[in-house]
Amino acid sequence: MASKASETRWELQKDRMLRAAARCFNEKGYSGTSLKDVAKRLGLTDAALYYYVRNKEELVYLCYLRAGDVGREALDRAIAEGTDGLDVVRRYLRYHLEVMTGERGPIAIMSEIPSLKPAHRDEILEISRRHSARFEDVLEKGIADGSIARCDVRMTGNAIMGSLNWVPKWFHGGASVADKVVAEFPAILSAGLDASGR
Amino acid sequence: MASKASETRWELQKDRMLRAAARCFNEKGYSGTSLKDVAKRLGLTDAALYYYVRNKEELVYLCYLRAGDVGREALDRAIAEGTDGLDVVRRYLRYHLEVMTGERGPIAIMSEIPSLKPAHRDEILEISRRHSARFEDVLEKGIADGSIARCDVRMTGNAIMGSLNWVPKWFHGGASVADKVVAEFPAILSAGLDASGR
DNA sequence: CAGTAATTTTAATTCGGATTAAAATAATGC
DNA sequence: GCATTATTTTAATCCGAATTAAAATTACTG
Repeated sequence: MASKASETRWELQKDRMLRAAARCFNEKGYSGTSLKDVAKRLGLTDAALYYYVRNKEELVYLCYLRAGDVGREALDRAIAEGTDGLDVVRRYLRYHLEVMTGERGPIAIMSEIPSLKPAHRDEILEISRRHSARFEDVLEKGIADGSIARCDVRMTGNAIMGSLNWVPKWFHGGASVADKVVAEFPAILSAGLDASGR
Repeated sequence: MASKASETRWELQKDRMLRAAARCFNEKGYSGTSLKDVAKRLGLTDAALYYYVRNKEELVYLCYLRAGDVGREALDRAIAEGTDGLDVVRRYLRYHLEVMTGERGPIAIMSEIPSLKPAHRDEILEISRRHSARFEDVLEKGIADGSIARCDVRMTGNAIMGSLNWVPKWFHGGASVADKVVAEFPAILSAGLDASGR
């Protein structure tokens, strides 16, 4: 491997690029964003992106990989810190939303998984499935420990994840809105789960 | 206007086309579906689609218009039939999901609004905003009539709509799954709203 | 059945954005 | 400052999917 110093600059630029790409894809749609659009946002020329990525497909793939990482990390942290199932759910939502609406954002909406090349598509789908499975697991545990009311965990998971996945569709920056999202969403999405008061 | 008979055949075919397009867009992604893909599903040739639509942009536009109609009709019916705010919400969710997962489906996910031409984009956005506003109105009314617990209606609306909008992303047919979605989702998404038991 | 309109196909053409290659510039180590 | 490597640009090229035009087929109508 090359020296860490040389990797650093490259990795930093690449990361900027992925964030720029995610923002473009979310705001202008996939087909509506050309590599030139992404490059322009970085003060670069479209051809320069090829120094960081093989092609546009790989750019999308990396955006989705990044989105996957963010979700997994949020869930990891929530599971590590949460006291019971319901608490884990609420923490997960908060942590994930903090990243989505914060500095490290935006996170790409996974609208174009099918147009990834097979190997990439399968990998992203696998990551996505694993994440859902882990979340459903948290729901199960919550039901077992009595913090979460009995429910269909598969459908409940779908409902909550859908809501979360859609956030980048309407949230386009603004610190005050971000605060509101982080403050309100976890409660809204977990209100139906609470086993107390039933 | 032309005779209703001649319109009928054309309209029927066009409607088939829109449903085929919606399915393609949802399953293969926007950039992943060519007009040939849509045509193939209809047993036609790509060029034949131009008899029904000016270009691909218009095809997308019409899919979104259709999605808007379906949502509006579901909400209309729910408002007409519901007894109080919470009841309207539940009915709306059920009616909308019935169509999304039923015969008239699938409904296109609005992932590519930004790549519509300005006039179309503005129209779809307006429809979308109006729908959200009407839904938030229902929430307000529900809070006023005591059926819905006090909440941030904007964020609650975003949360519920997001969840709903995401359904076509993971639901790809199957009558038994459709039944389950229709049976479970309204309760899941409205569980947090219920003012009783607080 | 003849004639006309509706619908679809065949066979090009077009076009914009992705991609590539080579050259230019900027950064780094010595 | 010099040589080497890293990064970006300029200037083509490429390619596939959208689109078009004309011809062929199919469906109606009287």
